[in-house]
Amino acid sequence: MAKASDRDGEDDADRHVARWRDHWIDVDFDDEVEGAVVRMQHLVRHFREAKQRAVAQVGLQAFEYDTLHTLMIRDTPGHASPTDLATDLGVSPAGMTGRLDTLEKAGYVGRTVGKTDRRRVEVEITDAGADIWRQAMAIRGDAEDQVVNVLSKKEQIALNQLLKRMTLSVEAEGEQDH
Amino acid sequence: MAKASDRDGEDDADRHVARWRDHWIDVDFDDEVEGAVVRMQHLVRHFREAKQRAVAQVGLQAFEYDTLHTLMIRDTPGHASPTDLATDLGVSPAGMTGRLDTLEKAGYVGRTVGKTDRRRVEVEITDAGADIWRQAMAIRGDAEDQVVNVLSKKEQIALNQLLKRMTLSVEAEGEQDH
DNA sequence: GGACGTTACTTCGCTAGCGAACTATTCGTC
DNA sequence: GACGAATAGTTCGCTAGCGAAGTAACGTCC
Repeated sequence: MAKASDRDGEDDADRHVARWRDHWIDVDFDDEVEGAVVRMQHLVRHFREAKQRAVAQVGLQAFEYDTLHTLMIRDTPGHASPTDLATDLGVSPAGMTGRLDTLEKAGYVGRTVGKTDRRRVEVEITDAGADIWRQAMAIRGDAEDQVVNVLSKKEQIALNQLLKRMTLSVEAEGEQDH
Repeated sequence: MAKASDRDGEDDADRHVARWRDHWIDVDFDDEVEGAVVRMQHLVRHFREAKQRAVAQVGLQAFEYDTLHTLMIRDTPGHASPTDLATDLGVSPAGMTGRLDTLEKAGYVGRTVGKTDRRRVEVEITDAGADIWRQAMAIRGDAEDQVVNVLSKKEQIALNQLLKRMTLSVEAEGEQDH
């Protein structure tokens, strides 16, 4: 039943780390590293599930919302090429075609061939698409606020500084091999 | 006030937040909350991709490794019921059946019906399964170390304290509605 | 100015996973 | 002890996504 509440101070990650350490005394194992990774995974999973429930309220699936969202927050809001969206979203070109098929059929985006270069496709959001995205936006993010606001503003800033050091190292690393 | 973007350059999250803020001045929007969420998402995605590459070296897919791993680090290492594994891994019962089919066919786990309750199925790891899991373990986690060890031990502890406050709130919340 | 490589997207075959219906076993109640 | 409810797992139909091959348009170099 009440797992976290009766033994207060322990979260799933603590238990995870404890179990793991028991069986792997011989291997290089770092409690803090593993704890941080597991906790971030749990939090992200929570956010993903919360968002899924939220956008479902307006009749969108997670991947539809993600696509519309990525389409809207870019430098040219509401306009993009499939390739750009695919790289931003981290899906394959083939997957992007599928997503756009769904969104186009639902009437949330339109596809037009580029005039100068006819290989290119211009994805453009429709009024209906912008509308439902706005609706989803309005109810989305509450779960995130609720969790992150457990921390004070000061702590949030500290957290972001720590996280950012790591993301910067990841991004720098990713650029080496290209 | 020291925003995350002030000192050491911008990361993707900063750019993400900046773009979003531009188009959503009218909606309740919190830079620090959004930044933290996006950064954790990026890091988790990086870990997932890194692990995928790592376990592929021993010929495992991510979901196979995850399943073996969850099977091994539990209180009764190497033994579990499909339902337990499914809840731990966050997959549906049907999905679990599929995973176990794959692992069983590969010879990494065995399935036996419970003696006292014949509805139950006892999943047990095989020698081959334990073996390949150990191999995967050995090369796994390097990417995580590499990223998290950008921070000092002290910072890692601070990070974990912050993350833990959030995971505890998530876990407490999740138990209310059950 | 035509052959050849490149670019941008789509189609195809396949896989993992979900939700819902189904099967088999056990528990509870009278 | 028998019948209905509950539980554990599997089967089935379907969807999103991947990788590889395919198609169409553009660029280039001789």
